[in-house]
Amino acid sequence: MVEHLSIGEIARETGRSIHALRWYEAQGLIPGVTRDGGRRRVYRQAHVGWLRFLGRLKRTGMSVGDMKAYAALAARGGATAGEREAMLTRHLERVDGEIAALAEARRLLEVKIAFYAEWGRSGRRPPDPEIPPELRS
Amino acid sequence: MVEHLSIGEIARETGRSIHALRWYEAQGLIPGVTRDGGRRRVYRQAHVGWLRFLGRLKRTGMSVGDMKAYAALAARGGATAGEREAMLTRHLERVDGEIAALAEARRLLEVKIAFYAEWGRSGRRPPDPEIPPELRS
DNA sequence: CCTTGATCTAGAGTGCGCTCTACCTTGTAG
DNA sequence: CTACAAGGTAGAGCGCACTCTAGATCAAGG
Repeated sequence: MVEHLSIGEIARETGRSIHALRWYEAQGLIPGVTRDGGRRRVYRQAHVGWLRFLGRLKRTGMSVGDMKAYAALAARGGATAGEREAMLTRHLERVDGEIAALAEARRLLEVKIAFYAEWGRSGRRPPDPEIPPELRS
Repeated sequence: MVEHLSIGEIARETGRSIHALRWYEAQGLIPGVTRDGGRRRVYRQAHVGWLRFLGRLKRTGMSVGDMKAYAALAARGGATAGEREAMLTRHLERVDGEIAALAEARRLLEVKIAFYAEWGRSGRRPPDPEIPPELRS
């Protein structure tokens, strides 16, 4: 197990570009990156897990600013565990709201698709309150 | 029922800014907007429904480019109904993928929250493969 | 030495989806 | 006639999250 990784290695392992990793670090998202004799970045194996976690936060729509706040708390150690839990809990609620909104929009999309299906089936345009008359042939 | 609306009125009814409406139109998202004697935009009541529909497409992550393509099909009339149905069906599949990805990320978020809850309950940090050692106090 | 490949820093550029500014025209009321 | 609100156009600017460029440096191999 290679404990120390170069930026190129961790880029490959986490699917990020080298540029993105440097940018993340500049934004304060990656605490604990050290340097070798030649001022090159040295990552630890644990950073792979951290970056995957950041990826999850990102996929759930967390902003870079919020991730930075979370990283700053994490860098301050165990004393901030409660705050981090609260942050994630608030974020989870936002995610639940997003999922609900997406599900609702999805439902309405299905209604529209059903409208087109009925049109194709019957050969006659069913009533639809959404398409302006000038968009109908 | 007021059939004709000014840009200010439709902005109020649809929750868009006047600027955004003009920009949408410039992007080709709002076919069928006419002008009055003074070159002012005239919207029809049906445009309210159309804008709400665009809002749903947007909330599900559809790009302006795809909305433009959809609007162009709609403007060509009933002959394109099949293509529109296909577009929406493909988009619905993308939305399902998004919802699934969000649900999965949400699940992992819950695992992390449970980790913090256990930490708080036991007073001892449970094992966690994601936080780099230098982020632990 | 010299070259090669990886990395470094600072900063410019990109794509998306608006948002805002500047300045001009139009319709209505006093 | 004047004032004023609403609307018009063209185009610059913005926030986000990267992405890329330019030019310097460094370690290892021939």
